[in-house]
Amino acid sequence: MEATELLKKHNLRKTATRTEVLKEYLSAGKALSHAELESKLGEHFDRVTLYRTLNSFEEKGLLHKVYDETGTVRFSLCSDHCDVSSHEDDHVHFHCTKCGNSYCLDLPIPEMNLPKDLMINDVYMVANGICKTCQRA
Amino acid sequence: MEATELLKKHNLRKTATRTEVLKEYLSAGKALSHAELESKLGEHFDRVTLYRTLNSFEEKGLLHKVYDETGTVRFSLCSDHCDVSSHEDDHVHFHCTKCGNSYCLDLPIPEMNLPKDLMINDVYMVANGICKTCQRA
DNA sequence: CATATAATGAAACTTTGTTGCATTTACTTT
DNA sequence: AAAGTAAATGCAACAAAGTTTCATTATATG
Repeated sequence: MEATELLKKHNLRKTATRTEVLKEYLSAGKALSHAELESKLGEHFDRVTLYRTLNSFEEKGLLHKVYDETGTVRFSLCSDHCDVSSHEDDHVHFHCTKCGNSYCLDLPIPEMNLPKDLMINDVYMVANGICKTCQRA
Repeated sequence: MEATELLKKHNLRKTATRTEVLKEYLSAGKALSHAELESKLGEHFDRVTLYRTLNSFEEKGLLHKVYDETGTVRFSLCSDHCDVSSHEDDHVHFHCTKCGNSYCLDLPIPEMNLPKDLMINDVYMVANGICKTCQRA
């Protein structure tokens, strides 16, 4: 789906920043952090606006958080059926400890028997290792 | 095991900061972040020393990282058999999205078929939800 | 096209984490 | 037990990451 269409679908006003940011995610094929976005988009966009853009994208179900042991929070495109009321980003993530990149894997999170006294909303899972590219290098 | 004993076992010099920090972890029963430690220990210990303490504890296999969607990195006590050469912290974690606390669960990480072209070192898993205490409140 | 509402940009600030260096402390060896 | 060495500490300065406030500008809707 295209940027403009995606924004409308999620009830977000179309602005220059949002369109550009969304395009980055649509073409990236991996999770992007605030810092990465900032360096990709150069000086054209305000730091603070970028933070706010990411937050509203997450809130509205366009992006979901991808995090790892470094404490860096990245974001990645959600699947079509995510929206404000339900994020269903129930797939495994991969984090390369060499290049630091993170990707969504097309792999569902396995079932488990979690303690009954905990109210579970969602489960997050990352496999840490070395990606294809870094294995060659 | 006691603080002094644990330090010796992991080839760490016994210092006031390390002993105190270890005691906190031994009694906490949950993961603690740098900020939490700082407020628990008051002004007695240097911020930087605390960072360095946590890092060396992790490196030596005394603590392992516990992280969540907020980007806060916490640490939690490792089991007995962890050391410099092998961390085997292969259990599921729980993160309460209300109070922000994180705990280790006594639950192994389920097996999966990960893509063969990725070199996997370890898998991290967090269940997000509301803890027992916060459910009552 | 006027208007209400939302998004932006800029400045200031807070929090979090790191680096370099001089001083102090812990452990080893004698 | 004293000396020597290697490691840990404390401090200052810095760097990075994230937040808040508020005035200005832009978007979408009637």
